[in-house]
Order: sequence, then C-alpha cells, then structure tokens
Amino acid sequence: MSQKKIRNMEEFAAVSGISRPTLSKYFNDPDSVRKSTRQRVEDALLHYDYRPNFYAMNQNRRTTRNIGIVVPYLADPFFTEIGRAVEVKCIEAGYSPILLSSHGNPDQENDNLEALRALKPAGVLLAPLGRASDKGAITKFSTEVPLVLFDANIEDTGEAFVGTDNFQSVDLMVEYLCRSGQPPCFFEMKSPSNPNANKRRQAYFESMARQGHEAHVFQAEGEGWDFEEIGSAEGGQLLIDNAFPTNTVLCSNDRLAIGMLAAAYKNDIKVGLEPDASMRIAGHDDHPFSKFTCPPLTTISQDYAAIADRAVSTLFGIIESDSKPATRKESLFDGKLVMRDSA
Amino acid sequence: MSQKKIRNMEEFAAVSGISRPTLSKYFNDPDSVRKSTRQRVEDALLHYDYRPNFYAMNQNRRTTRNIGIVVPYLADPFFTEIGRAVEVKCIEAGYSPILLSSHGNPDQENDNLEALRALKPAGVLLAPLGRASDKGAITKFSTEVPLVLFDANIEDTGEAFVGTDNFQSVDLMVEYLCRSGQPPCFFEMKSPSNPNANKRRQAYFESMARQGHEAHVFQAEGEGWDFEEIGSAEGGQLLIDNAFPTNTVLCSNDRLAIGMLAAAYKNDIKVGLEPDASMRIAGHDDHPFSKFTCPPLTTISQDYAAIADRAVSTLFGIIESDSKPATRKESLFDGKLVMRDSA
DNA sequence: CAAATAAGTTTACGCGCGTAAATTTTTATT
DNA sequence: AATAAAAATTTACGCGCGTAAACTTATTTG
Repeated sequence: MSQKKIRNMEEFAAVSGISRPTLSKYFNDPDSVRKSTRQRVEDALLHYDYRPNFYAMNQNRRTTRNIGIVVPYLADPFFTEIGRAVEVKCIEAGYSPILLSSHGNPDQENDNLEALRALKPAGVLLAPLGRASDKGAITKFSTEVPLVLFDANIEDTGEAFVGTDNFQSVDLMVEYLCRSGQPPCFFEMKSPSNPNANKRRQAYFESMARQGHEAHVFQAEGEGWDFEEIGSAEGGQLLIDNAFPTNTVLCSNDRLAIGMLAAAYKNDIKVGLEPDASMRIAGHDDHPFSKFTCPPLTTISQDYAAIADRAVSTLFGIIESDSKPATRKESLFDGKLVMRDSA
Repeated sequence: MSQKKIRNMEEFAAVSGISRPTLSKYFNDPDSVRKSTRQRVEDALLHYDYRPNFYAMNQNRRTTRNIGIVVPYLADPFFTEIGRAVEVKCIEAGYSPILLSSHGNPDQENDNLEALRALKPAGVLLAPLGRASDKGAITKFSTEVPLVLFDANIEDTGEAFVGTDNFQSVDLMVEYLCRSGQPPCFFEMKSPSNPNANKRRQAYFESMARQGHEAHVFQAEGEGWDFEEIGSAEGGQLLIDNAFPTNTVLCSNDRLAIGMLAAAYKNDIKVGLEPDASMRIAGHDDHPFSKFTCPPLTTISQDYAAIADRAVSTLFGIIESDSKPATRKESLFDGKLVMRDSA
C-alpha cells in the first residue's frame, strides 16, 4: 500500500492510468468494463487506498444502490432474524441495505420512511406495524419508491406482499392438535396490532369447523409489544381460573405462549404431552427462544429463507425492470409444524 | 401544502424570501439564525415540501452529524436494547445514528467500520466482539474517527470505555448466593469471545476467596454465539452427571443460564429456592427473557440507561471540543441484584 | 486483413449545497 | 438619534462525481 493519499477519482485515474469516466463505470458496476481493465483497476486498488466518496457518488445518480429494510420491532428476535436474512440477500445482490426498526411505534415507522426517502433508495422492504401503521403515509411513500411488504400485509399497499400462509399453517397446527388430543382453544390479544393475528383467528375458526369442533377464542386486554408479559399475566389468569374448556391452547404467536408457559410453571400447572401434564400449549412462529422454554414449545416455523428470498427478488425485479407490476402480487409460503414437548 | 415542487435550496430561497446562505445556516443549526428568521423559515416549510438533499449536504461539510453505533450481535435482545438506548440519546442530541450489527463475525465488524468510514461520521460508538475483534483495525479506525467503546473493553483502544463493573456486580451476586445458601460454582464458556467473561471469572475467584470458599469453575466447549444451546447441552450434561460440588451455579451470562434451566427442566431437576428444589442457578445481564424462564432467573441487571448516557455524552464531549482527551477514561457502573426464583 | 463493433479517452458540464468575502440591512447599546 | 455590533444578502467558487458527446484505440468477426 503506497503512502500517497488519493484524494479523489481524478488522482486515482492519474496514478492508475485509467481514465476517470472508465473508473466511474467500474465503481458503478465492475462488470461493465472489460476484464483486462477491471484487472488493472483492481491491481491499482491494491496499491492505493482509494474509495469513491459516498456522498458525491450518490448525489447525481438517477438511483442509488441503497435498499431500506424496515421491521416493526427489532428487540423481537423473530424480526432480527428475518431482517438479517433480507439484509444478506441484498448484499449478495450487490446492494447496500439499511436496517431500521419502528420500535412498535407508528410515528417511528413514518420517521423511518422519511429518513429513507432522504437516502433516495432504489427500493424499500417494509414489514409494517399493521393496524397502527399510517396507511396513507405508506401508500404515498410507495408512489415515490418501489416498495415490497413482508411479514404483515396491508391491503393494496406496496407493489407486492410476501409472507406466510396463515390459513395453511394454522390448519396444520389445528389438525395436529385435534388428532393428538383435545381440540385447541385459541388465545390472542384483543386488539392485535399485527394483521396476521386476524388471519390466524379466522383460520382457527375455519379449521375447527372443518374438524367438527366448537371454537373457543380467548382475548387478552393490553396494548403494545410486551407479548410475554401479557401472555403471562392474562393467559396465566385464564389457566388459574380453569377458563379453557379443553386442555389445549393454541396461542396466536410464540411470545404469548412463552409468557403463558412461564405462568403455568409458576402455578404448578404441568404443560406437555406426558401423562401427568394437565395442559397442552402451542404457538406460532418458531421464535428463537421456543427451543428453550419449559417445556420446549410446539409451534409453526415460518420459512424465513423463502420469504426473504422472494421479497428481495420481487423488489429487484421491480427495480431492474424499472416498472411497477400491473397487478399487486401476494406470495404466501407454507409454515412447518415443529413438534416439541409442549403440545 | 403547496403543489409546487421545490427542487433545491435555491428554489426554496426564492419562494420563502430568505437567502440561500441563511437557509444553509438554518438547516445546519436552526439556532444559528435570528429567532424571527427561524420562524419565517419554519412557516415556509409548512407551505412547501422541501428538505435539503442529504448527499449534497454532507459532501462538503467538514463533519457530518452521523453517529455510527456498532453492536456485536443484534439477534441478542440485550444488545438490541442497549443499542436502542444509545440510538435514542443520539437523536435527542440532534445527531443521526446508524445502528449496525457485527453478527458475531469479526469480518463483519471490520466491514461495519469500513462502511461507517465512508459516511464520514462525527463519531462512532462501538460494542466490540471482544477477543475475536481485529484490534489493529479498530485502533487504526480510531485515529480517523472519534471512537468510544461500550459494553466490552479492548485495552488502549478508542478514546474511552463505558460498561459495567463486573467486579462489583459479580461480588454482589456471590455474596448473596453465599449468604442465602451454598456457595456458587461458576459456569462459563471455555473460550469466551467477550472480555467481560474473563473479568467475571476473575471476580468470581476473588469474591469466593473473600468469602472463604473454594472456587469451582466449569467451562463449556463450543464457539460462537449460540449460548443457550451451549448452556443447554453442556450445562445440562454437568447437571445430569452431578458434576457440581455445590447445589448453586452462577452462569457467566443469562443466555447460558437460560439454556441450563431448559436442560434442568427437561431432566426433572428442580431449580429454585423452594424446599423441594435441588439446584440454584443464577445469571448475569438481566436479559429481557430472564423474567420468563422457569423458574424466573435471579440475575444482575446492568444499568443500560447510565451506560448509554455516559457513552454518548463522552463521545459528544470529544466531538464538540474537537480534541481527543489526554487520557483514556474508563467509566464503570454498578450492576443491581435482581432477585427472582431461580436462586 | 478489412470492416464492424465494443471499449476506453478527452473534454466538458452540472448536481445541490457548503462556505467565504464583501456589502447591506437590522438590532442592540449608549 | 448616533454608533456599534450582529445578522442577512449578494456574489462567487468549489467539492467529487455522474454523465453525455465526440473521438480514438482495441477487439471481434467473417
């Protein structure tokens, strides 16, 4: 590495013996120059410490190579993991992802979109808060930037949606629970922020009807994203009160189930498949912690990899064709049953 | 909001009746212009949709208002929360934080610093991976950008370090455990990536000596960040083998403890303070999940808020004085004992 | 090997804003 | 009201790079 500090592309052109416009082409897309030229540039890069100025670079570009990724709540490891999966796909495609969290707050969600707008991103992948989301703001944003939703759907918003088929996944779970023991009750939040919750309730009803069982839905009060706390407090009370008409509870998501399991343990209510257990509890999402609950949680795993892959490839399809698709496409992937010990 | 689209500051100057240099001053620091002028700008902003171009703005600035925040592993809610706390402090101070995760990978840590370097940030707050970190790269980075370390210390690297006083916190826990029952054994990973682990082991030795008890350290094989898995597999085996000479185990961190609790449950080893319990297990960090383990985990809570506050204010002190401190300062905050049911 | 095509070079302009210097206007002080 | 000080305006330049047009050189093709 030479001592000489390269101040700009002009200087790098001088020392490398390659014209500035060609260097500019190279940095925008190394494959857009001849192989021998690419090699010469890369040799020079080994000798001189130069990188194009990020700000000057993006100023005049029609479109940057930045991709915004917005998740509703990064402190939830489920979103950390799916966010990361999306991030990796973007990097692989040669883009620069920027991961933001809305922290469960619709104002923050809008702030995130505003911040991204300033970065003039090539596209944005958004897992919206759901009910609390400012649909108008998102729709407006979508007119300016290619937008693909994932995880949670908002009708007619964004160019496409990618997520899990809740009807398939819940049916899979209900079918399993009915086959292996008493039919499940359904436990969820009364005003779920996430639209998947509504789909899952509806799927539960339909599936129970198909199985010829009566549906029983229990709804917890409480707002926000402290699902474990709500599951523990309200789900626990239902357990203590013996309020569930069957011995099996399907929770709308793993975090509620995790709270409920903690409450069951605390109240000496044994959960699981063993003969001395009095309850079965199941969840949905295969949260990273579900392996380590007591007992380990039977749940549905979402196909992270497939969702991330499809979301990203859909967005890049739009970006690279430079045209919005005629129809808004929804891609749903199947969940898989993860059988552990809790149900 | 007027229909007319404002394309740049020039146009906004024309419609608002304020000169462009004054607008430029305003956008750099609203308090640098007269109150009446500020009001006129803000009135105009209500009528016209204009924001300075992010890229053009940062191109010629001596220093941007971007702050980099790097945490080792965002899928660990502990880091998500402390990262968020730091982020909020930066926003309050009028800066733009950018949160990045190293995903447990030193190459990624270097990539993150490289990416930040391109953004010419005013400063960076780094929670390093620890042992695996590329100390040379971080030190070099530190010569170019004001750098404050937090959570995990690397000797002589960065302008300052802010974290928890492991000697105080571990002593607090050991003292409590000894007072309330049998003295603790110590369970940790053999090659801990995080330097806090080494401090905690040493603190355990010293504290046990002070209490007049023999120290017993058990080390799990295994690399990486799958702490729960390691705690469950190796800690569980130790439980089954009855390898611990006392009935009390202090885990180096909560995530190991969470895994160990899961293994104890699976093997019908009752953990807790009740008469029929055969083991006590404690952790360190007050991981967001520790409230929901079975039984709830007795642990040490770190003072997130104080650490975030001090780390940010230290960095801003350096940025605003535009001079590196003569001596590298280390700020350590006390941990608090969180008594739950596991020990 | 000539013609056709692809790739690189030269030259030149502009993006949107930071910033400096000289000047004018507004506000504060006596 | 006269003066000093502060703030805003006018004018002007440059940052580092994208990009376009005209031209030259290298590579491919038959």
